[in-house]
Amino acid sequence: MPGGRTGGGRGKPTAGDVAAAAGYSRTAVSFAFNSPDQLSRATRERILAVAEELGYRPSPLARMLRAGQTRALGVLLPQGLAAILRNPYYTEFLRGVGEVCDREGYTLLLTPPLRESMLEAIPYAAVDGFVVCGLETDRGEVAELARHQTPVVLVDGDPQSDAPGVDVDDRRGTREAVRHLVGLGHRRIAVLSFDPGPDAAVRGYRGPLARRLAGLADGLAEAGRTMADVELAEVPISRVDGERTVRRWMAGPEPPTAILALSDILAFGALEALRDLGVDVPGEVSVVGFDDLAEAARTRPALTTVRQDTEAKGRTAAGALLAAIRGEQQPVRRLLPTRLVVRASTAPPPPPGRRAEAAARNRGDGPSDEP
Amino acid sequence: MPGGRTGGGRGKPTAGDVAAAAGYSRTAVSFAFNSPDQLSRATRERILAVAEELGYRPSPLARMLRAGQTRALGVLLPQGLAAILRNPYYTEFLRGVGEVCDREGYTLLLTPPLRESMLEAIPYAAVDGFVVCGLETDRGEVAELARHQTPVVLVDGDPQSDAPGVDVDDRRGTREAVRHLVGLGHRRIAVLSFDPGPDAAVRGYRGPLARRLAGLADGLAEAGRTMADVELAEVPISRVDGERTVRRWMAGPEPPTAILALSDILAFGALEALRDLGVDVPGEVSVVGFDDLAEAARTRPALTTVRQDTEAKGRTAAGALLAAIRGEQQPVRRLLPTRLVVRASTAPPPPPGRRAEAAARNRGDGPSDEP
DNA sequence: CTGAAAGCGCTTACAG
DNA sequence: CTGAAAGCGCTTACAG
Repeated sequence: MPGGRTGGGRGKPTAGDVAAAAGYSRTAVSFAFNSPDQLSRATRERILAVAEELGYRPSPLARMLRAGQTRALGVLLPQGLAAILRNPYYTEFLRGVGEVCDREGYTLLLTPPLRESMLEAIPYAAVDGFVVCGLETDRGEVAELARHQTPVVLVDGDPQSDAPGVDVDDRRGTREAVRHLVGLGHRRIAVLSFDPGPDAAVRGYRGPLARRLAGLADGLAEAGRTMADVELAEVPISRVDGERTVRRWMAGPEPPTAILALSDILAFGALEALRDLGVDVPGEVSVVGFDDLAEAARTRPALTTVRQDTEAKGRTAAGALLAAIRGEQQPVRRLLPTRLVVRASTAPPPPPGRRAEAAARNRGDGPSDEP
Repeated sequence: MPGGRTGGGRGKPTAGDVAAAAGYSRTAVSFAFNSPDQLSRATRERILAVAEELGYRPSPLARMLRAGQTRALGVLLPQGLAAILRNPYYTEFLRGVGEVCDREGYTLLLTPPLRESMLEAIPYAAVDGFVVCGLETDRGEVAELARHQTPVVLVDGDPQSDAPGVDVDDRRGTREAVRHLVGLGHRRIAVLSFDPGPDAAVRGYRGPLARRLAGLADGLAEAGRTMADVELAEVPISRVDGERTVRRWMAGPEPPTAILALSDILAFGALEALRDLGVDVPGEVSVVGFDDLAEAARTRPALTTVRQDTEAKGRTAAGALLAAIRGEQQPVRRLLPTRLVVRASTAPPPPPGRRAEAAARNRGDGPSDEP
């Protein structure tokens, strides 16, 4: 490192350096910054001038250690930062958290997993508490988390956990979506589901996915059907994966008349595939999403989807965390509502004749977006 | 606060508490966590067990203070968190920063202004350095920033600053956009510009806006025209503001045949207004944006726009910051390229006859999106 | 109005 | 393999 870090010269100046240079004690330096009225004006100004000249700033770290608080809220994320910031769901969620931070004067620390583990990242985060997103692993982890004395609020977690948390009624929302489709007369429904966590095989589905799948089963049961009656694909949550899967379905022998996507992003991909294929939505195929991201109202046709107020979820979680930090203990589990928003992407299935015709036409490949 | 914080019992346990409970020194406790091979297996396991039982975790703050680093990158933002996270430009930018954080194992601290001031927020952020976004105020602030010993990289700043920074060639990009429009034959061009900072009146335009405006002037000059020949509106960067302004223009006596938006978000609003009004794009009116946000490729018609690689900007800024933190001093100013991406929203203006016709028709009001 | 001292919680040479 | 001691940089009673 160039310039070394010898005794009095290089390196960040400390309160001691300023005190020495100005001819006062470190106490005085501290007062100049924190309790101006403890000092004579002349003294304070002299100190501040010297501090300015030396480029001195009280170390935030030392201050925080002393104060016992950071005025930062942490968000423990289930994926890398780049992936999170590519996902509009998280952008909306973080916006809700951000509103609370803005109002309360907190900063926001985004903490991705360390060595694949969300929990390992904790010791590297200087925050007053964590909003923990989508921790879908063993309950043991949650319990461990709760025991460490840092306040936490769980979001999109496991329903059976006892830690304070915020979730939405995924199950009810999905059930309503299925009802809507069944009510319109659809019988060939395909479900665009998303990848469960890595250990789903061992532990079964968890969190929101488990609840959405339960809602799907509920809705089918009401119509006297089962999961065996629907085609279901599990793909990563991305536009292209939604698109690709729908293309495959539409090229198959018996394409669906309705597509239920368990995430709007997947639904956007579906819409794109159908448009490229020249399939009329909702005339030939209906599409339903989940989340009601901002874009859902702007697609053509506008997307019918299950609305959850993601921003409110973030706001609620951050609010609960702040309450916990302040010791206004209220370790509640909140369940925010969902509701089906019917827009323009759903309609009754086409009559059988027209359907066969369309299927034949759809053997070809649509053009891709860019030249 | 419930439960008080008496001597040995309540409150977060420290290494001392664990040492006492386990019957070892604090050194041993520290070794158990940081240098496992310094301890006999039995000792280490005993200590870890006690720590687990007490819910002890080494304090991140104390560790950071000791280590002299936080392994966190700060982003100093010009607006509140909620506003930032509503702006896709920042989402893309932060994604670039996030990629570097992911790769290097850093966390990301989002720091909004404190009491209206970006600089005031600095002492409350425990980070190893800052990416400073859109600091458009007095150069004095930048100089002050640079003097404090924290590494910084300026983004979207003032061109004349001497601090290390990353910017894009806004001027050239805008010039090309104007050229494109003029080349197509447009003479009635309206410019959707955005709000300058609060003190623009005193200090003149700064940063990217100044450069884009300069590029606009360049382009017009090439065609033998001046700023006086274009209609220009300054509005906040939001869809609705873009929409509203374009509606007003289209209802006027001589609506433009081309709209140049200095930000894609404004262009999206413009496109919405025109669709609602039943105005054909690009048949009747051409639209050009700036930024090339992801959505620009997905609008109908797809947006012609000046591309800047915002994600790369974030990546470059974070990379430069990291280099500065590591003392690989390279206080360079980088200028990333821009380039016009011609898509489907631009075409020659309609012949005069058709234009008058359209203008008459556009007196009415289009329907709004939601019922 | 100002200074010496303790302590926030940790880590790491250093000596045993 | 383990302990006593110093120090990261700050703030705040406490005494003058």
